[in-house]
Amino acid sequence: MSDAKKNKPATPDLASVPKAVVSRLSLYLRELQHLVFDGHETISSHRLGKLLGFSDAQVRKDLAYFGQFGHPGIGYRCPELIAAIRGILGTDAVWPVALVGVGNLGRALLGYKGFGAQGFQVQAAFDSDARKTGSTVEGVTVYHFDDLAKVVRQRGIRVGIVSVPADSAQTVADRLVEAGVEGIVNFAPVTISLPESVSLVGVDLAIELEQLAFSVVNRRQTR
Amino acid sequence: MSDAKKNKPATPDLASVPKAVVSRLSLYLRELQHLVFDGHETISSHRLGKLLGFSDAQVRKDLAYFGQFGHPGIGYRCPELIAAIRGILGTDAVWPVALVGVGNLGRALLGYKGFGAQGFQVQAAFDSDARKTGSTVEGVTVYHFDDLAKVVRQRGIRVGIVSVPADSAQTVADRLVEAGVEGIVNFAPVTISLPESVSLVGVDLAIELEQLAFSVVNRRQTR
DNA sequence: TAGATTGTTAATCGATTAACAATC
DNA sequence: TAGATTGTTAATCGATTAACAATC
Repeated sequence: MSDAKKNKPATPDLASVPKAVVSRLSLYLRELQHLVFDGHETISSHRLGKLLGFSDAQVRKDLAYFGQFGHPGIGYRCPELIAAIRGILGTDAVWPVALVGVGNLGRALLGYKGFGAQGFQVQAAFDSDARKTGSTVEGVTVYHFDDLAKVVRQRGIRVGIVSVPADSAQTVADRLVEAGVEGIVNFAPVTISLPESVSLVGVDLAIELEQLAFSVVNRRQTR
Repeated sequence: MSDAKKNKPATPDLASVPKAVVSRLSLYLRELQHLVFDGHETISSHRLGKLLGFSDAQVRKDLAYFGQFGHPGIGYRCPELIAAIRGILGTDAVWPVALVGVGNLGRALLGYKGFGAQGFQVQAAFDSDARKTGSTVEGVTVYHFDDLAKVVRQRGIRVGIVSVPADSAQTVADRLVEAGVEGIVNFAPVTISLPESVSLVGVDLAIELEQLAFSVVNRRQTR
């Protein structure tokens, strides 16, 4: 037996954690940050779950995938749990990010304060329109798309945001992968395919509204 | 036995369809629209699944929750299936939408073409900053937040988009509910609570990046 | 007809819930 | 101590996959 106890593995297999658990982890983190802001020092699984609409058992089970963070009789200490979740998500260090496509949505994303607050720093923007390149948007330099690989490598950028129209999203994604990024958030309303080795998160704003429409029409709760 | 055969209920209980199935429905729809654009008339569950990274069995099972849309030996006729899915999602008619919070993100959402393409029409925007009210952004009139209830009722708006800062999101949501909306898409990075009767979809842009970071660090596929 | 492909059933797999001894 | 609350196990519930007769 290689681990100290036989309970939790010293190195839990994070890749095998259910996807649903990981997505709730981000919600726990966000809630904990608000709790600290409101002056709370500890929180029980019951109260944390209640705030998010989950059961206490689910909160405890989710967190237990990653280790033992709670204190029986007390609950979870907020700052401690925040640090732990940041470590698990990998957002305890700053991630340099590239954004491709400085249109309406791209500009909004460049100005979005929430990224910085969670450890993401958009260090370079790219566009193929020469009227936009060379300028600065929200403090971020807009480079020409042709310089993508060079700048991404120079700055050690690991993830890219795609905010171009649907018909160029695949090409942009391919260039980002060539340039060496390991993950992409795609805001274009189209399916893109990437090598297995590159992670992909798709965000389709119209689909979010569609999902809402369905639950309105069928009177069901979305969460 | 009230239904014709004993197979599919004449009125399938849509509220009991798994949430995951409904979210894939939107992806099928998006893919089918691209397929039609590319000149395809029919598509098999195998090919549709392949495009999206799902198995053929899953595609067939998902669609079978809602009825029989396929043709053995042929596959699914794209335009037919598109119409069926639109009917299921409720986006076969136009949904008038209200947007609250004309900041960076709000402006981008007002200019987002994808909403219109999927049946959503932002008919009114609201802000509490008097310098913004009375103007027009992307062809949409910006009203003062105080006029929310009046305009929402006048236009029969059923869903609202919240794109205000986190600290005013709950208040804005409450006012939207008072005004009679039945569903809300919340872009503010905070949990909001609504009556059971109102549907809620939350979109947190930083959380999407966090989820990507986790899968990059743990080299796992997000979809 | 032969080949392709559906809708559906049964088997498998995975996630959530309930319960409770252990702990503070 | 008594009360609160955890981490974990076992039981339940739900979703996905595999297989195949029915259909075009």
